[in-house]
Amino acid sequence: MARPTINDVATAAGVSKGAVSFALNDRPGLAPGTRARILEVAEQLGWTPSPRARALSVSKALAVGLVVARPPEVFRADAFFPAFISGLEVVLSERGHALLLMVAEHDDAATYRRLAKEGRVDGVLVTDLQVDDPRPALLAELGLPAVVVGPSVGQEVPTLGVDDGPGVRAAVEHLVSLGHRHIAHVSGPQTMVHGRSRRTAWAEALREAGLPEGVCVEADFSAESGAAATRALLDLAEPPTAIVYANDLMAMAGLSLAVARGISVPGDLSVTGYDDTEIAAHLQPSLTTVTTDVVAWGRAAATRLLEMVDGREPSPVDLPPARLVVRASTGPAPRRP
Amino acid sequence: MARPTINDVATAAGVSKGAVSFALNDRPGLAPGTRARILEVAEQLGWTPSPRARALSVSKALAVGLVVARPPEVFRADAFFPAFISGLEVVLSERGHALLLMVAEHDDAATYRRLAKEGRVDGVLVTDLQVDDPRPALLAELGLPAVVVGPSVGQEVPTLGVDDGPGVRAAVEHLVSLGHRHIAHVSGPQTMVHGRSRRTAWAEALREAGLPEGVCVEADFSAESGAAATRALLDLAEPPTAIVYANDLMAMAGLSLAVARGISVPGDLSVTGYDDTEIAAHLQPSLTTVTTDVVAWGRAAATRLLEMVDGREPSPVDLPPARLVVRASTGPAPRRP
DNA sequence: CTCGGGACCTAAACCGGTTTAGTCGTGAGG
DNA sequence: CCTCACGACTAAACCGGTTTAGGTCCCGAG
Repeated sequence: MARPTINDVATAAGVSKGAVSFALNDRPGLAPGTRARILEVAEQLGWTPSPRARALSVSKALAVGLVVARPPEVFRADAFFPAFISGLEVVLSERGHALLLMVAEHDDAATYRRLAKEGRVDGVLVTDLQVDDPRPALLAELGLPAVVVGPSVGQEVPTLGVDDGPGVRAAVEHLVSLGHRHIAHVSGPQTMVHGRSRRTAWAEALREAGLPEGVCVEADFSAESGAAATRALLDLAEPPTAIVYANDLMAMAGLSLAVARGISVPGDLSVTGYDDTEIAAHLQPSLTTVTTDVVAWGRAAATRLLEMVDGREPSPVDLPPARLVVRASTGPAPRRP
Repeated sequence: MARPTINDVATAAGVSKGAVSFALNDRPGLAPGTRARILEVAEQLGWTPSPRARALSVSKALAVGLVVARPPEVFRADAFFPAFISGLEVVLSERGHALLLMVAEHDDAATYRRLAKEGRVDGVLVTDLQVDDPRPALLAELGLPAVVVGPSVGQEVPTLGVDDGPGVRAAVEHLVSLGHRHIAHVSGPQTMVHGRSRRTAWAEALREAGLPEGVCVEADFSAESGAAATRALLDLAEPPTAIVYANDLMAMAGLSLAVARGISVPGDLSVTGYDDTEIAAHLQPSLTTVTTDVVAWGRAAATRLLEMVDGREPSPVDLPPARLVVRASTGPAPRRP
């Protein structure tokens, strides 16, 4: 038997389909008895409105989009998306919205344009914001509600997310308290907001601790680049005694490289990561890193986006801050000869 | 200015909207000149048909669903999905289909039911097939086209994917050629098809090599469980000289555990993984593992699903087989005292 | 000259909802 | 007693496409 339509319900309940629609969306103008009867019939027939038809008539897509603007290799390695998506889904599905996922390799402007033009989504989530990213302006121009996900530092664009500064700062302070004075940083691309904010936090924390400016090598969040950056740091005339990495993947690659060179971690070198990947706790030595509740973050982002789509007041979000998890990859600074 | 509709195009071209529809879907019955004129006007107005309206009238969703049936923690750690999704997207987007992602924690039957009932998707991709998985039957009952993604071993249900057997077998053969005779396996859950197929391949390869039955410890693909399984193996009276892990995550955890115990890898113990995670190549020692072209896999799955949705003949798929990547975590078997 | 039959195109129904305009009956107010 | 307002509901338009059932017009054959 085919899915029942609103007409079937109307006929069965002996009313017009308008009445059924009224009952469903509980709008005023129906006698309580009638409303109850309609709902009962609907229940009994197992009818739920077709999102397709509804989407057409209310001119909404009942879906939001997430454009992954990373090249597949990077997307692949990242611990962020799966957890984030889990969080999104919780909120979206209970509100009857679907999550559309798109992967845009390069020229993602076209993807956003198409999304808006085809009307497949009511709003989008923007991740991996670049410095001077053209997308917020583009989306504003397209009139597509958007929530920019990420740290909120130094952006004109309002963003939603967990600031990574405190986590990175905590890592530096932790190292300082262990006696480290040469704390280097392997950063993400400085073209990306979260690459820049982590670097800034590291630099500031050093300054606050009264230490001289540290060495920073820019990498791109990949294992490969993390290893290369570490190599550069270890080859310095005066190598650092601690390295703060902008993510776990680079930290793990760096840690392995150091070990391969016969450098003891944390005996000779301390390292910290960012993300708290599942494997981080099981490495040898286990990785000191920064953890955030990404699932909660996803929930908050979805909630906010739906509010924007419905034109409601944005409710304040309260996300637990990033937190340093101290493990075995950090230890007292070695005595310098 | 609002999006132009088919009516605007029809008026501008001086024809009926039916004609515009004919031109768009190039159906016969239009004079070549008229067709060209209509398309030109459409082009000029920047009109593309609304997927919403089209979905309603052709009774199709123009979208396919991917239900991630893993608990978030597992989803999070997996290297498979991002690459797979990238592959799907390539095919789907060029065919005008969207990818709907849903996360189902436990009773995913409800999710599939809802998906089918609401008509939000024309078909679904089923991953992480369990042994005696109820989903294929459920989907058949719901009449929802589905492509089951995974190794095709011993299943009545037709599946699409790269067999993991050859990769695992290659790993065992590689170890055998290095002189290993005690090759253990840390498997995935035996309730899952790919947990079982990898284990079977391992066992068969041992038999083919004329070796006695090996020890297998069942784990669940998580780092935690991989470490625990490794601990159990190392505590045996006669520990193995090599361990074949069912995925990289467990292999990495196991490798780290061994190193922490002062066991040399690959001196005393060789280990292999499966997945070729990005970090695998950068560990110390780097991990010998099995790699598959997951992106191609995604493309093939999407292609097949769209064929099913359109009721066309399934075209044969030809995926590159899984391939062993030999790195530094495997070496000659140690001489037994 | 008439009739049959394509070729080409239009009008209208349809998909399944939402929403607006309007109808009907009833009770209160004048 | 008549009107008016209001509550409860229905009919119909509408969202933007696709598709089917005609309706012209022109041509060639009988």
